[in-house]
Formats: sequence, C-alpha cells, structure tokens
Amino acid sequence: MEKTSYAEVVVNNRSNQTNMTYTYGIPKDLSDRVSIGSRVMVPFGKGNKLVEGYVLSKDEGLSIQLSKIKYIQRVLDEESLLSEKMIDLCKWMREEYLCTYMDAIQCIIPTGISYKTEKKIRLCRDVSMEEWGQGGFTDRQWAVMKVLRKHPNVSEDALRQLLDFDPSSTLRSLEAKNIIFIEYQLKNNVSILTEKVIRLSAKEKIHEEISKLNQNAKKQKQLLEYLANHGEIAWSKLKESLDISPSTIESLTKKGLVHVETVEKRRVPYGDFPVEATGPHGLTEEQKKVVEQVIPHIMDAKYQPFLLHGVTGSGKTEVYMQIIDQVLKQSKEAIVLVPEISLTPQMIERFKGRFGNNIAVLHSKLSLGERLDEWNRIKNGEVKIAVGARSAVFAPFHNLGIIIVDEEHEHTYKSESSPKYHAVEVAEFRCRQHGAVLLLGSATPSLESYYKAEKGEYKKLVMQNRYNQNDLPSIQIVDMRTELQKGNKSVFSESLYREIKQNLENKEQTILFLNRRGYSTFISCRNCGYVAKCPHCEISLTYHKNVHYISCHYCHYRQQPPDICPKCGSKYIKYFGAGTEKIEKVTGKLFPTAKIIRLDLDTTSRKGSMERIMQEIKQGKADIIIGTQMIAKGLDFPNVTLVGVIAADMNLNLPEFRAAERTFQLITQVAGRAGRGRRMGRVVVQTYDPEHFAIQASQNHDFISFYEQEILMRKEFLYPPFSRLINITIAGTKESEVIKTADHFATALRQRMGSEKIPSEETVFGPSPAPLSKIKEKYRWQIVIKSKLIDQTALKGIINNIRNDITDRNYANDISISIDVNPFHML
DNA sequence: AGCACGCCGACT
DNA sequence: GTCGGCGTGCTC
Repeated sequence: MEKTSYAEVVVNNRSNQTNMTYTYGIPKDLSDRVSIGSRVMVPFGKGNKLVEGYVLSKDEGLSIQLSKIKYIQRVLDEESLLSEKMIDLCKWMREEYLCTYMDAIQCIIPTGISYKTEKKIRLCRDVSMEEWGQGGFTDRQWAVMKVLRKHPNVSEDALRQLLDFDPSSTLRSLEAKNIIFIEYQLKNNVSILTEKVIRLSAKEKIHEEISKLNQNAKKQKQLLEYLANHGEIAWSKLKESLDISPSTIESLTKKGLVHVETVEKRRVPYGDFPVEATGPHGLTEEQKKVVEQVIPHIMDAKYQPFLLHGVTGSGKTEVYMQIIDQVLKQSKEAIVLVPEISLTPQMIERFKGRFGNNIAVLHSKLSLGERLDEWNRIKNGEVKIAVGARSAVFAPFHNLGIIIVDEEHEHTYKSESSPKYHAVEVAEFRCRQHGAVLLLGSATPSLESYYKAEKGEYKKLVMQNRYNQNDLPSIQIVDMRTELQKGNKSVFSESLYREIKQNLENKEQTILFLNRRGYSTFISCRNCGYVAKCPHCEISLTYHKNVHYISCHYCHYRQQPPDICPKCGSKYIKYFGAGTEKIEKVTGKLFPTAKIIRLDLDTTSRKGSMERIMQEIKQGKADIIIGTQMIAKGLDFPNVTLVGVIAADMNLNLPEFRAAERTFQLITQVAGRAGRGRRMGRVVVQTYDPEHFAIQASQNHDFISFYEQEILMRKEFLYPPFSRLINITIAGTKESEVIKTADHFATALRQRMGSEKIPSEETVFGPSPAPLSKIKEKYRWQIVIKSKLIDQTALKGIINNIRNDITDRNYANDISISIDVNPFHML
C-alpha cells in the first residue's frame, strides 16, 4: 500500500523569499490524484489565501513540526503537468541561473495556464443616510462604500484605481464592522476548448445493425454509414455537412448504437495554409557522411553532442530532415530550434511539407490558446516534432531522440529576461537526461562551441561545399578611407556602385545590408557640439525621415527634430550617420528606375507585412533589397547575385568581447545570401578598417583562421571559453541609490569570497556604470565576475545570499538587481 | 510578492 | 478609543 502522505510544493509567488518548497499534507481523498508534477491549490500565509502550487516530490516522513502542516486543498488538472525530468530541469535552472522555481516552471508550462487569485470585495449590508449622519464613519470608509454601491463586486486592484488613496486599511476596518465581505476568486486566461463528437458504440457489428434498421430511418442509416467510414463527427457539423438533427442522435443513442463524447479540441494556428508535400532529396556525399555519423548515436540512446560546421548553402536543412526521419523510425521525438521563426519561413515551410501534421510550430505570434493547444499536442504525443524559437527547447516530449539547434551561434538563443537561460545550455541538459543527440549547426559556430569541438567535447562534422555545387561568392573588401581621399563622400564606394549597376542591367537582384535602421543615426550642433539625446536613456536619437521625428530605439521616445540648437541657439544643426532609410533614399536617387524594397523593423512590424515583402521579392518585384540583420538569416532567393555590406566595421568598436565574432558572423551570413541559384555570387564589403582580422578572414570565408586569431585574444584576456562570466546589473531611478547598492554588493561579494576561500582566479570587476548607463529613466551599474572555476556552486550561493540580503531588508527600495550567468554581451 | 500584525501619532 | 500609515517578518 502507498504510504506517502506529504508533498513538497512550490508556491506560485514570483519572489526570491518564497523560492523554496513547502511541505503540505495530502488528504486521503486526494491521495491518488496528487502526483509528482501535479498542479494544486494550497492555503498559504496567515490568511490561508489559496494559491497555486506545484508538487515537486512526495515524502513518507514529515520533516517539520506537525502543528505547522496544512493540507492540499484541491488538484487542478487530470494529469500532472511536469514530468520528473522536467522537475529536475527546473532545479538545475534555479541553481544555474539563480532564478526562482517559478521562473523555471513558467518556462516549461504554457503561459496563461496559471491561476491568479483576485481579491473581490462586496457590500454585505448597506448603510443608510441616517446611520451615516450619526457619525461613526470616516470619509474614506464612506468613499469606499460609495464605490461599492456602483460596482457591487470589484477587485481590490480596481478599487484602488477608482479611489485616490490606498484602501487596504480602510477595507480592514470595514470588514471588522461586518459591512463588507472579502473573498478570493480564481482567474485564468485560457481554457481547453472542448467539443462534443458522436461515435459508434459497437463498431464491429455495425453493418449488421444498419441492415436491421427500419426502412424509414433514412437519416439514422445515413449517419451510421458515415460513422462507419469516418469514425466520428463533430456535433457542430451535424447540420451543415449531413443535415441531421439532434433527434436522430437521440434515438440512435437510445438504441445504444452511438454515444456522445466530449473531447479536447485543438485550435489550429496554421490550418488555412496548405503546404505542398515534399519528399526527401538525394544527398551529396558530404551530407550522406554527416547523416551516417549521427544515426548510430540516436539508436544507442547515449548523450552525444555534435557540432555541424557547414558553409551557407551546404544543405543543412535536408540533413536535419533526414536525421529526423530516422528519429521518428526509432519512435523518438525531435526538437528543432531556429533563431527567429519569422525570419525562417522558408525552413518552416519545408518542414511542414515533409512532416505534415506530425509537427508543432511554436512561435511568438500564437495566441495564448493556440500555444496551450500546441503544448498539449506535444505532451499527449499527437506530434513528434516541434519547431520553434528559443522557448521550444522546453517542448514537453517524453522520449527525445534529438535536439537540433540551427544557427547555433545566434544571440536570440539567450533569454533577455529572467531566467536568463541559454537554449543551447538547456538543450544540452535535456539531451543528457534523455540520452539524446544534440546537433548544433552553423556556418560560423560560436567560439565556445568550436573550442569544445576542438577539445573533443563535441564531435565535429563538416560540410564545405554548397549544395548547388557553386563556389562561395567572391568577396571584395573596399577601403572607405581611400574612397574619401578620392573625394567620394557617398555611402557607396565606386566599385559597389558599379556592381549594382551591372546587376540592374543583368536583371539580377541585389541585397544591401546595413545593421542600423532610420535615416540619420544622430544629429548634432556644429557650433557647440550638442547631440540630441533621449531624455530617458543615455542614447542619441535616430532621425526617421519618412515620419519626420527623432526617436530612441530603446524606449521608443520620439520628438520633432530641433531646427535650432537647444543649447546654443545656432542653426547649424547637422544630421550624421546613415541608416537603412537613408540608403534607400540615396539608392533611389542613384538608380531611379530600380525597384527598391526596404526590410527592417520599421517596414515589417505590421502583422503579415514580412510575409508579403518576401513574396514580392520572390516574384521579382524588387531589384534592390535594403535591410538590417533580418536579411542576414535564412533568406533563400536564387536571383540574388550581389550583396553589398555598407559598413562592415560598425559593430567592431563596441565595448564588447564578442565584437569581432559578431562582425565575422554577420559578414559571412549576409555574404551567404548571394549566389544561391545557378549563378555565382559577388559580395562587396565596405569598411574603414580593412586590416582587421575579422574582416580579412571573412574575405576568404576562412572561419578557421578567424577562430585561431580570436581564440588567442580570448585566452589572453581570459574571456569565454577560458572563463565564465557573471554580470550583475543594478538599476534604479536614483543614481546615488544605485551606486550605494552596487558598492554594497561588490564589497560584500569580495568579503565573502575571501572568507570562503574562493580561489583568486575569481575576479570581481566594478561596480562601474554599464555601457548603456541609463535606459528608460533607470541608471544602470554593473559588477562583472570572471571565473575560471568549473564548479560555480559556492560562488553562486554567495551571490544569491547577497542579493536576498539586499532585497530582504528593503535596503534597495526601487532598485532592481538582475543577474546574468554566461551573459552574451555586457550592454 | 502579499499579507497580517503591531506600533505610533492624530483625531474625535 | 479608533483610524490610518508605515515598518517588519513570515509564509509548510
């Protein structure tokens, strides 16, 4: 007999102070419904307010005083929401990223499923004017009662909005007088859709039954025949598709031939997009070799990571799909991560075409309900493949065979908000759990991954040839300094101009890449040096000519550009720096007959506009495509033969250890957009720093030589992969408070690391102002820890303690502390 | 995080 | 007394 009677429960509070498990008793009548991973409601706190919680484990004994124990009040779902493996993942994330249990759980369960409790207030007896006249009520109490008369059942939050004071203590006194009644109500955002369907009760002898029916029962016969062929029909479709009324069902039910069932219905987010079914392609020798190396490891169910270094256009997607075929044959499941789903529509289409209904696509544009349904399809085994961006790494499969991470080096795999997890790190953890294969693919692997491959931690796979047998595009580096000396002040060098012109004559498409949107990047007074900056951020404002305002790309503040300098009154205001909008303008002037399309955040923010623009490019409605980062990835247009990189060194001088890596990756990625069809591609790279090794290496498509130079730098300055970084950012509206807290944090950190004898390879830098020292009215200071330790548990423990100490004591009112483990960048 | 409790000053 | 405001500490 089962003996367990206590459960360790995590309570749904997004607070560091409740970041632990609480022991609850399991009432006898719930004992078979409470299992590990169950979602439950438990009484919590002094008021025994019901809150949502998650059962992490069950105990036989009791570890705390019996008097303290409370009991689980109810179980919320039929089945447990978190498998034991997922719970282990939560525990690992909590320690790895210094987040709360709930932060981690929220990554795993679909958003919107959580219950919130809302405090609702009702008047239980009204107070007459006379009673009021006799006194005994304060103005505030009266004000509250007045609101309650108008709104009989308001939440406390809504009440607060309607009043000009905080009603909490007033409510307390009114409750004591028995005038109001406070209760808690559960609220949640999405529900599982259900639908009634009609099914046959006795399938085997149905034809026999049909023949026994009365000759007049035409409708009954028709329905039974339909069901014999199709299995079921939805109640809602009865009328429209078969013209059968409920009474037919009723009489058939009475005869025991059919019954009505309620089943879960899935919302189908992409139902209206029929995709052409496609089969596997033949593989090149190189591709075949890669597939053959991976397959055996899917069968043996042992964790095995691979790094697939394949040049752009080498046919990685086809390799992924053929490996997944094998995974399915082993009745295992696959997750495919892509950097940003909206930027890789072509890849998604190919997956849908190949795997049809066996695939769930997770992306940010899904509604809460759609997301829940996709999640359930995965959890219930209705699909075997999940494709999506970062968060798809949490797809609730039970029997994972592989996780594929395409464009493994992309920064979008690192979460920007707590928990600041990296999808590749999570993928690695899950693959270890399942004994699955981890396949990281990239044309320009991250330094960290390639280093691991070199050390043998990852198995290296290589594809050096393009699928279409074309050579990689030729890359020409243009020194913009000599252009300037020649008197060319335009954004186009002579040779880029010539190449574009030639492309137009040949009726081939051109991509121009500039990683910066807007018209001018900053405006400045030539008299006094004033620069227009955002009043809320430490950022200069970008001029957008189409809409004629200057705006902040961090907080979206906007204003009219000044005609005269607000500082010195001079009228010598000048616009500097070029963005995509300006390139568009200049290009239009230089090539008046060319059809130009701009592809950046400003032109694609409306829903569906991205898809429309892509379609237009495909149909040849554009000669020149101008865009930011978003054109660097995944686009596959065979008629593009020329790529121009307007300013290759733009990111090179950022205060960031990944600057060179980012530059190399970007040039290589954009260059890869050229020459995907039959014709050879050409690339022109404009730069003021042509000698830089990142640019030199990209000219020869030489990742290895780039890697070898960059890795030396990393080693010398002790950057990843030779150390691990932790970035602690302290932010708040009062700079003095921010500095005070940051100082306090750093001092405590140094002290505790000293007294706990954490080796001296651990170095604490700062506090110092963050590179973006003010965003949205908040000053930001940071502390950076560079650590060579493999095991960081002790160090993280200290950081966590100090953080809790500071937030506990309210020492840091209005101050937020954000901890980023393995940050991608320091901004 | 939320919430109760307890203390203190102010007001009736 | 009782109300309202605020700091403190706890939640199985």
